[in-house]
Amino acid sequence: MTFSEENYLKSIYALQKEHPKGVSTNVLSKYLDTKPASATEMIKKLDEKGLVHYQPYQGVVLKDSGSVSALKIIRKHRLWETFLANKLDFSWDEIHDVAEQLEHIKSDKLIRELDKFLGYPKHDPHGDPIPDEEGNVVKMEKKRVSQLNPGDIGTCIGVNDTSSSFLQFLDQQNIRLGSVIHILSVQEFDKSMTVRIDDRELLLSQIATEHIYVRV
Amino acid sequence: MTFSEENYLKSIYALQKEHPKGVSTNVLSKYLDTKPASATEMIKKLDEKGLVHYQPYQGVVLKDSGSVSALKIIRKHRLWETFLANKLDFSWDEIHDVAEQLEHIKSDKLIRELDKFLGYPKHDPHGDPIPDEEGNVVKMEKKRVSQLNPGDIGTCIGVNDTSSSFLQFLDQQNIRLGSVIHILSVQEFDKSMTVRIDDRELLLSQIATEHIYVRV
DNA sequence: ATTAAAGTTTAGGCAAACCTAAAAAATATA
DNA sequence: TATATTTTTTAGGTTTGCCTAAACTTTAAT
Repeated sequence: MTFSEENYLKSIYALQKEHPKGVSTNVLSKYLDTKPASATEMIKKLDEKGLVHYQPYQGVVLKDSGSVSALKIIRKHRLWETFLANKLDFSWDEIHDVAEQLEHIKSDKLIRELDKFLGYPKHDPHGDPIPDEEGNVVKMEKKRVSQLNPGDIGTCIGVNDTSSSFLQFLDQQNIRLGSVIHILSVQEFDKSMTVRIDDRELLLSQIATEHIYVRV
Repeated sequence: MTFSEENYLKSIYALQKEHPKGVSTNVLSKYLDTKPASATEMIKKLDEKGLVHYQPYQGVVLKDSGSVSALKIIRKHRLWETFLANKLDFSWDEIHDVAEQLEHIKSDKLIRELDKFLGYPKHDPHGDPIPDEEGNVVKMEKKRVSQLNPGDIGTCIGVNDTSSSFLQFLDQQNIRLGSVIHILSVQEFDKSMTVRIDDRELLLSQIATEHIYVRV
C-alpha cells in the first residue's frame, strides 16, 4: 500500500464519523488539501482493491477491510505520538507532523516492539485510544469539560486546541494529563465553570472548557 | 529532497571509497538494484542541483554539498539502527531494512532528540561511526580479523557484510560488538582461523575473518 | 590499427499521484 | 417545473522515477 492510499484511508476513517452515509470527494479533498478530481481517482482505485465502497456521486464508505487498514495506520500514528511525547522531549503541538511521517514505516515487528517499549499504552498524548493489533478500539467515554455538570469529576485525557498559547495556559494553571477535575459550579450567563484541580479552585472560560477532554 | 535522491547520494557516498575517481552508472545501478539508464537520469538531476560532479561516461563524484547531505542521511540511518538495537529488541540482521525507511523521516528536532535519548552514541551497532550534526565522522583504527596473526587480540567493532545470513551466523556464534577475539592459529591451506571468544574456541573461515572488523 | 566487447547515454514508454478545464449529474431556487 | 448553482466526474496534461531498446563511447583484443 502506498503512502497516498494510506492517507486517503485514514482520512476517510476520520471523516466518516461526521459523514456516516458517505464521504464526498469534495470533503475528502478539502481535508487532504488536494483537488476533488484527485480524490475521485484514488477512491476508484481503493474500490477496485476492495477497501471501500464507492458509488459515483454518492461518496465513499469504508468496507471492513478498509477499516482494519485505517486502524492499523492510526495505531502506528498514535504509538509514535506517544513515543515522541513520552520518550523524546516533544511537546503536544510538535508531535503530529512527525507522526504523520512515521506512521507509514512498514514493519510489523517495529510496531510490536515500540508498543512493548512504551509499556502498552492505551491512549496517546491527546487522549485518543490506541487500537490493538487487530484494530479493536477501546471506546472511551470522552467528554469536554463543558459537557459536565456540577458535582461531576473527570480526569484530563487530552485537548482539542494545540495552539501554543492554549498549551501555555494549561501549563501555567498546572492542568496536565491525569489531572482530576471536579466541577463545582457553572455560571449561567457566560457558561464559565468553577472547578477544583489539585486542591486549587479556578475559573475556566467556556472556550477553555470546550477544549479540554476528560474521561468520566 | 526526495527519497530517491537521498538513496542515490547515500549510495554514491558508500561506493566512492572503492571508486575514488568516479562511480559509474553501472556500479551505482547494480548497488541500488535499478538500471544504468535510471542512474544516468538521477545523476543528471543531482548534478543540476549542484550536489555531484558528473561528466558523461566518466562516472559521478560527490561535491562537498553532496557529501554533507549524504552524511546527514547516514547519521540518521545509524542513529535509528542504534535505537532499534539498544532500545527495542532488534537483532543485528533486522535493523538495516527498517532503518532504511526511518532514515528518510524529515525532522531536525527528531534527530537531535533521538541522539540525546540514546546518550549521544559514537558508533552504531555494526561499529560504524555516527557522523555529528555538521557531518564530521570519527576515523577509527579498524582491521579485519584476517589481517591479524596468532597471538593477536582484537575487540569486535563491526562487520563488512550486512546480509542476514551472515548476521545470523554471528548471532548463533555469540559474536557481538565488544566481543574480544584471541587469534590462536591460522590454517595455511585455506586461511581459516582458530580463535577464542568468551572462553569458547571456534573456527572462522577466511570469508568470515574478512568480514569482521576489530579494534586492536 | 581495426574490430569486438563492454559500458553509457538517449529516446520513447509506463505507472502513480497530482493538476486544470470541460462535461455531466445532483441539488437548490425561482 | 424549469432553470441556475453546486458538486462530481471525465478527459487530457505534468512530474518523478522507473523501464526497454537502440545509438553511441570507451576499452579490450586481435
